[in-house]
Amino acid sequence: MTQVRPMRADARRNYERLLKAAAEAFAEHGENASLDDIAKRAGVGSGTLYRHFPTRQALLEAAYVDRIEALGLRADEIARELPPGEALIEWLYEVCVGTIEVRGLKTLLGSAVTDGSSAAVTACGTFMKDAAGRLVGAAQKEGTLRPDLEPVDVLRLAHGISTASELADGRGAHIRRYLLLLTEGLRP
Amino acid sequence: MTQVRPMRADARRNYERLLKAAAEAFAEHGENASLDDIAKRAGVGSGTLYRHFPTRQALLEAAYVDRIEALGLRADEIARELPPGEALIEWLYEVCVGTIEVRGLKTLLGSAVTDGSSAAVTACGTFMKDAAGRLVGAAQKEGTLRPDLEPVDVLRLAHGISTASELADGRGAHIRRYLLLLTEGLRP
DNA sequence: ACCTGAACACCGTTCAAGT
DNA sequence: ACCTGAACACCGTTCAAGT
Repeated sequence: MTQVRPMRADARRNYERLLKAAAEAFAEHGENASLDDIAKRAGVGSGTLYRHFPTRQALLEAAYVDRIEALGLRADEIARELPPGEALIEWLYEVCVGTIEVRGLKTLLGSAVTDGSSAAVTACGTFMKDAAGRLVGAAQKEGTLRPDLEPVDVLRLAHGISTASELADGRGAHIRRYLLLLTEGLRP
Repeated sequence: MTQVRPMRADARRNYERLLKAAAEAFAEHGENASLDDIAKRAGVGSGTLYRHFPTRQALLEAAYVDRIEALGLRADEIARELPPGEALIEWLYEVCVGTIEVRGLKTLLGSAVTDGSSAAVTACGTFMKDAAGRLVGAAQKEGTLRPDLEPVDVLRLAHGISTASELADGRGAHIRRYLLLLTEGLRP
């Protein structure tokens, strides 16, 4: 994850400026914010952006890797506060809220749990699958979760719930409702 | 739905050429196919495309309105073949398959069930909600579906299942599995 | 009434020249 | 080693001129 060789001082400075500018731009204009605009905000040439982040995905991941890590930590925090089954649901709720609130985070998480996703997002994909795996394992041990569920399935379904909730107003109440429907099933 | 005043012969010809070219281009390059390319394929000026279809959404809807209608008809066909609860699931499966196979159809159906969607897609939104409503109503009457479910909820959840399945390989087996998890719930 | 296509604005990407 | 920004290609959208 960390650099093999330390960056030159000006390179490191530009890298950080780009990250800050990218986070701002993504927040303002969504995940399709103009890369040229991001370079301008950061006060660097467009070529410099490409040097540091060869693809938009790479920039997206770098801009949100800390949010991913925060979500991973939340999994264990929640696990200490609630019984396994409830903990998983609560964590999925927070994942959904996060991916809806922070534009771009959803795309990143989506490609992270995509079958055959690129190596660039494998790192945060593994991180999320591990976090989900701990909650899934505990709930299955407790007997409140289907034993045939893989962590990646749960993450994909949460992504789907986010999408469905966004079609409604995307607010917490709808996320809770659709998550409940998923956990309890559509039968009466 | 139909034109108030008949189009001039050349206008009608261009309209149909544009629709054919759009369907081809969307099939080849996805929902973001170049509008300029579509105009070129159709052998018309780009201004003509904008005259007939002021927005990309409008073109998308026009190109796939027949597919939407086919899905609506399938709802009633399936209702004659299967008991209500199974019919709904089978129909949702076909909706998911269709939205994954035909790129652009998913976007269209998504915006059709979006809260506060534009008037342009209200027509096919109403059509789909009516079709879903008939299956939902029958299943609720039968007692195999939660009584608090609205047709639009079911359509949004199906959209979410499509998204989740696409993150896997997007093939039928995954759609069936994720639909089953939704209907039966995540509990053992 | 409708069509054409040039013109404009904007964006992504590359790369020669510079430090 | 890294940065700059001009240059190129491409796309969406508008609109004056044409039929």
